[in-house]
Amino acid sequence: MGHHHCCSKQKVKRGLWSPEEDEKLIKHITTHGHGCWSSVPKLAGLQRCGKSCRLRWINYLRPDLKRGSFTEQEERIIIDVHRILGNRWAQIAKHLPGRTDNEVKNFWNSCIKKKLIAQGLDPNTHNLLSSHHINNNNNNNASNLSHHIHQQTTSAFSVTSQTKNASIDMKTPFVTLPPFPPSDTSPFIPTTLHENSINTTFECQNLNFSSTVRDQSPHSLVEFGTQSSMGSTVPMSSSSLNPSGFGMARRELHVEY
DNA sequence: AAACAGGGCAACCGCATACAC
DNA sequence: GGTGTATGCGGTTGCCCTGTT
Repeated sequence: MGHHHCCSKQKVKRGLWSPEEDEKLIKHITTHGHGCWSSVPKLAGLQRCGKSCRLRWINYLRPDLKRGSFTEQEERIIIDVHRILGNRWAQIAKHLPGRTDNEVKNFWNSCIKKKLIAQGLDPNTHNLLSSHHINNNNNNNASNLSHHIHQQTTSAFSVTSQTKNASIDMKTPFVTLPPFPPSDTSPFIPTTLHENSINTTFECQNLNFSSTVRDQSPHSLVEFGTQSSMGSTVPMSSSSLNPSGFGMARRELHVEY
């Protein structure tokens, strides 16, 4: 296996971090800031590569991290944002102050995924699994839940093949969402829908979305955006669509305040 | 008590993108 | 515009802990 550019010239330690290493990194960053990550190991007196230091700081040592198990509300936010963005963990984590992309990803893979499957939902698409899958993965509650699931999967953001393309403006940032309603009431059930050839607007119970339609064949282009409470536009992401409706191609996130 | 299996999580790897020159 | 380096991100791996046999 190859090594990073930043650690190719030096012998670097790998594996778990010791408390001493943590202390060195914390001390260095709190006094000097991280600056250029590739120079951090040397300056901090660590035999790690810069990438490893960065990861350790972001995922574990940062003082603003909220540790401990995820709350139900956080779980709902993850599920709802994942339904829109797919496996874009960094984007999802931005809606959960104090949580990291790695944490969200691990939580998804270890817990949420299983819960969704047990509810008869495909964790990738958030659509109903085939009865075959449901039978295999769940014993009792799949049928009980099917009505609820149908409601949940009636997402305002599913873009069908007929929809040429859409850019979605979120008029309310997720971080300022009011508490989610009880789980039997999906926040994403569209209450109104206006559509013409140029714009499609979805207004949800908690979120307002508008989409702009542009032809980007062969794949539709979906741009997500949100508007901060200050009123400035915050484009969130854009991505070409795959058949599941999630963005596959990575695009840069531009944030303007 | 020991062996084994499974799950959770920290860390690593490789790729994409940004940025500087 | 081309090249090299740094950073960010998502997928994956592997270790450690806990529960089960």
